[in-house]
Amino acid sequence: MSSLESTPVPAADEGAERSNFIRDIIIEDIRSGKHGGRVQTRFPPEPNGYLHIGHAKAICLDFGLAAEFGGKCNLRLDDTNPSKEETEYVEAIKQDVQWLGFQWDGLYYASDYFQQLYEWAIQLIKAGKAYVCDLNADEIREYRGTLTEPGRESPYRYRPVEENLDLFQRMKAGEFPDGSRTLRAKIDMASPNLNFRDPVMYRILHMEHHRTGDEWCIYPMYDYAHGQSDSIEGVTHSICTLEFDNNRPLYNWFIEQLGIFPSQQYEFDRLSLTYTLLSKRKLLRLVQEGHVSGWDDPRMPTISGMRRRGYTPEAIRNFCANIGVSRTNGMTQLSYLEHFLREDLNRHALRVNAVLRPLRVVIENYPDDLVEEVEAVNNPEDAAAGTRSLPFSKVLYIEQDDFREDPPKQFFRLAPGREVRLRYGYFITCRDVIKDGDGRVVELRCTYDPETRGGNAPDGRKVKSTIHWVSAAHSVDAEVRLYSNLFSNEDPDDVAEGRDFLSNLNPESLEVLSGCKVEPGLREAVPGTRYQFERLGYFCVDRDSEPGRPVFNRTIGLKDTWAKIEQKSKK
RNA sequence: UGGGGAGUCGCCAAGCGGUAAGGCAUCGGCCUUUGGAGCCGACAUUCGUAGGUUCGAAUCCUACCUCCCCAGCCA
Repeated sequence: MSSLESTPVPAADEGAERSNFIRDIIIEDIRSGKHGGRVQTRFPPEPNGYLHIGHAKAICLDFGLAAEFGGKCNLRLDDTNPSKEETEYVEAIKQDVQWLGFQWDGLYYASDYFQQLYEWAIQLIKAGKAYVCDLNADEIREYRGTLTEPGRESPYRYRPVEENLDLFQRMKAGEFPDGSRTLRAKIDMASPNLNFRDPVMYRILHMEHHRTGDEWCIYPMYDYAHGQSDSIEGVTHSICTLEFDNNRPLYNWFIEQLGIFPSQQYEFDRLSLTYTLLSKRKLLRLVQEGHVSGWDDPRMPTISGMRRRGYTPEAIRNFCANIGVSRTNGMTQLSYLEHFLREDLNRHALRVNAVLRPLRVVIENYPDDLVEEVEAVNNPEDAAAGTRSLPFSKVLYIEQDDFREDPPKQFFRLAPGREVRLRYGYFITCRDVIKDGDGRVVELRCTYDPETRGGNAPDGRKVKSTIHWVSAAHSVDAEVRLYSNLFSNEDPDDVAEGRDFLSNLNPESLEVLSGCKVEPGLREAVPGTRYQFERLGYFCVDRDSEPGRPVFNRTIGLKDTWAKIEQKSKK
């Protein structure tokens, strides 16, 4: 399983699609012959940051619905604000969408439409529907009124058309400084919907744009650009998140005034996940202030971070297909995402042996120089994955956690005098415990039963536990990075008065282990490959690996019944 | 407070006038050469609250309560 592959999205007819209200609307529109039965959507990210799991939900919806109904879905970068947008983000967005398994029909930019948008603005000015306003930002806010009081009309609201035309052209020509004027739609300063109180259509920004360079110094606002961009492309179902509900009337207003193709907007609830922050602004802060190593830090909820962590596109897609699409503001539990991760990894990840915290075991009655090969199953969930052989010898490493000198009730693993099975190896019995000067257990002296090769006793006796191991002489040293939630609070934004989300950062979200011992086949592990370390969890080879010295990221642990029992007994 | 959205099990979510799907989590049991996986079982007399209409209401009506969004020249 390489992380570089882009797995294909299953065909739409594979099983019953889970329905949702937007899908129902589309089915009804097709039935009634709206737009000739044509379905077109679009995924319109602003290239001002990396895509995250919340975007994945939108991507699955936008591309998924188009695919299911034989329609098109464009990727459109909503680049109307040069102060925040960069090419780096554009490239990352494209890569992430494809990695998730989707391919856009058209690749467009809102900036492709700047000229058309400009001409339409002139049309609206001529129709008396837009005017150049000289109020500054503070004044515009004052004139807008409040939630309960109507606004006041700008003193420039009734400028003659000719003067508006002249001023707007000069705005475009660069005659005025940033912030000195705006072009506004002339709608209704008393509207209960604040978006209708003469919204700004264009602002002056003398700034280099990542695609248009210095061609423009006036840039359209979201409300003026988005609906028309949809319309130009022929988008039939423009799907966005709930907070744009208030913008829909304005979206429709521009389209109606211009008399262009009537794209329609539908809103769904944005994803919220426990222990996770999904605000690009805040994620940017984590990156810029160095709380994480970058946008693809494996603790980040970004697509690139999850990819590096070891998530699969299938797991993310399955999650998105199952969380549902509604209009309720909920909080999905992280454990639900993790369920789909484990489900996919369990089916596909190859099993290997790795010891994170090694404890030396010497098998006293095993020949000094003998090395046997034992056969191990690569994936019990998939017979086609085959088997491999593992070297077995006198000196091994086992997990420190798999031995207790004074075993508590229900602890079935190794303890003095107790016999356990080494997976695919032999039964061993602990005969002696060797400690260092500080009383720490540093080595176990054991004996093995030669009759139990492969893991079964001919006399039929049973052991309560099977543990994993690695042959000391053949093992490879590795670094393993253990991750846990980036935030210790279920809601990272739930903070004490005067504090911000950074105060909820989990100081133990990253633990780096070195001197881990992995089986020999992992010596040249390929970055991006995902494995299950038996009895421990799923791990993904990090790009920091070097030949002979692999680095693994723990994607997620296996469900741990013993840990649960231990937790309970502590309470 | 004006406007807009939303309230069904701990979480997500079906349901759209005929008597509460499913998944996650949780708890039991079986099975097991991963305390993994798998399998079996338990888990809302009740749908924000209070009234009303109806033979019958989560679904219709009324009022109230709670939460989210909007006062960027961000998207």
